[in-house]
Amino acid sequence: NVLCWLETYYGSKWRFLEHKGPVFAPPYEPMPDKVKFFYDGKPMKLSAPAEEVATFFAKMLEHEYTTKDIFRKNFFKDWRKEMTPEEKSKITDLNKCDFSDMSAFFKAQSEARKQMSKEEKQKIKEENERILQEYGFCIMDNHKERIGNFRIEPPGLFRGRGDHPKMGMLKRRIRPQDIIINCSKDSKIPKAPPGTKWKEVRHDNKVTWLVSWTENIQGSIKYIMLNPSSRIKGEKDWQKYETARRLKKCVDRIRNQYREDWKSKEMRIRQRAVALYFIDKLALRAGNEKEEGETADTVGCCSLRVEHIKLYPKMDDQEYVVEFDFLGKDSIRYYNKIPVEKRVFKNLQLFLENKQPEDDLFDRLNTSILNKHLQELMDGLTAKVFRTYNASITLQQQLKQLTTGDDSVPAKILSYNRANRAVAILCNHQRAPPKTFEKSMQNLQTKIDDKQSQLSTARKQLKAAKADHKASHDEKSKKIEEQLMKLQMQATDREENKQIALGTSKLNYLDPRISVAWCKKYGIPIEKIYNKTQREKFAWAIDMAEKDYEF
DNA sequence: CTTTTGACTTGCCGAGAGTACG
DNA sequence: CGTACTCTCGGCAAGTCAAAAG
Repeated sequence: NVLCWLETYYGSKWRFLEHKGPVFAPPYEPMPDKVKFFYDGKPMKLSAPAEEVATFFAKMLEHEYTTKDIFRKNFFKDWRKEMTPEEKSKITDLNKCDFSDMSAFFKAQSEARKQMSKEEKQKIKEENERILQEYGFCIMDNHKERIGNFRIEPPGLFRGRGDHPKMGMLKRRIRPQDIIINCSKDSKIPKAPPGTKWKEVRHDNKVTWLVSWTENIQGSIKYIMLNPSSRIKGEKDWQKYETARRLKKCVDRIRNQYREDWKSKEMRIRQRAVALYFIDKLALRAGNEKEEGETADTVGCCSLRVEHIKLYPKMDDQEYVVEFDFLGKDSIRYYNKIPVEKRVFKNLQLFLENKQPEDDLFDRLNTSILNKHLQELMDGLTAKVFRTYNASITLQQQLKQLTTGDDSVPAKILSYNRANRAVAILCNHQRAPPKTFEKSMQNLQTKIDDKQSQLSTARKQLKAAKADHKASHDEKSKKIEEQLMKLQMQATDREENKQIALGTSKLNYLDPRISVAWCKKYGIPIEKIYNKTQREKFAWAIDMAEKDYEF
């Protein structure tokens, strides 16, 4: 409609926005006097600010990273900033600090929480529900919408992922004077807590956030935004998949183009073309440059270094094999050996010439150059669209290949999960094997064994009673067979999923309409594929996709 | 042009809610 | 009815990418 078009055209995201502002972290509660901190073996009463920071460390004492040098160094430096001059002069060595009493106190506290009576737990639940009702919703353009994260992050010690140079630094407490509120001029402006003021109240309908503040570790801005079920997020999500579908229409042209570019006279074009080939074929991320020393050393495609690939002209029975080994987003290792076209291989050899291991593989390329090129190839095309496109097309193709019409429902679910798994592997979505994995596999096996003996018992009974109650016993063993089958499917699924995380691709890369269509086509209840939150997020797709939808 | 900032998506993990089980 | 396991959901870090600033 015209209004919608106008909004898009002028970049406004809403006309009316009203909300109650954020919920702050609860204030610090000082330790009871009986809980001691010891320095150099002697008890020492800390000032409230120093004590608070000490409790952050105490709460993490069990974790391995409190033993790491960088963590301890960063923590100690920031902790000292919170100390009084006296404390500062006395506490000079972290190794002489004993937090164990504090740690034990917190452990007991959390134990006590678990042991609370049903009534007490209910009371807490009700209070949370009340806060949710009050602060968890906003009005955006005539609709009541759920807010994603309406609570401000509490203070604590920063723990980045991987080898983060800033691990252990103090993440400071956010106060009202740090907060920027964004809402309509004509809405009820949220009130700052008594005696405080917001940093700023603005009325910017070119953005979707309701609240923002600047975080002190990286100096980046944090936002409070709407829940994925909201109109504004849903439309954006839908747009994303439509862009990926447009790529589907011209991907052949683009592939031919970059294959041509492998032969270009210009180095920058050949580098661009090889990088794009990796992004397309291997679903690598773009790989922005990162400031050294500010974050963990991770890379994506454009930021790959010489040390991250190895070339093998021959490997076993394959030619022109490239071995990738690097840390990607969240310091997750990407390891892959793939045979490539001879031209790609020759190009890579050329890119490596006269370089040190720590030099950039693509020295004439960055994400900005790449995305500008992509934009010229297709409106709205960027590196990440390839991930979305390849993920979704893989799911669709795998579902077609793996689903058998007359399979049972559990068998079809297994097929679905396998298709999903193919995507997760492509996108390198890994997880640490669950701590209880072996145990849980064992439990499942026990259930299978039980079921199997149940089945043989039932079959014996059937034989014995063949003459009279044939029908009912036959039905009984059939039911047990089904249950057994279901358990076996579950076991296979779980085993195959040991180190693979399906959630990320399901939530971010797979056009939900593919899954909805598949469910409709094979009569699978959508609940088997999407849980409640996911159904809320994908409501738009559940509404619109028919059984013949094609990505 | 390069660098920085801002807004938004993507990603893994752990706490605790929910559920099955003895 | 408590315990043990599973699953969901939120937390928040870490990416992408465009636009503004220098």
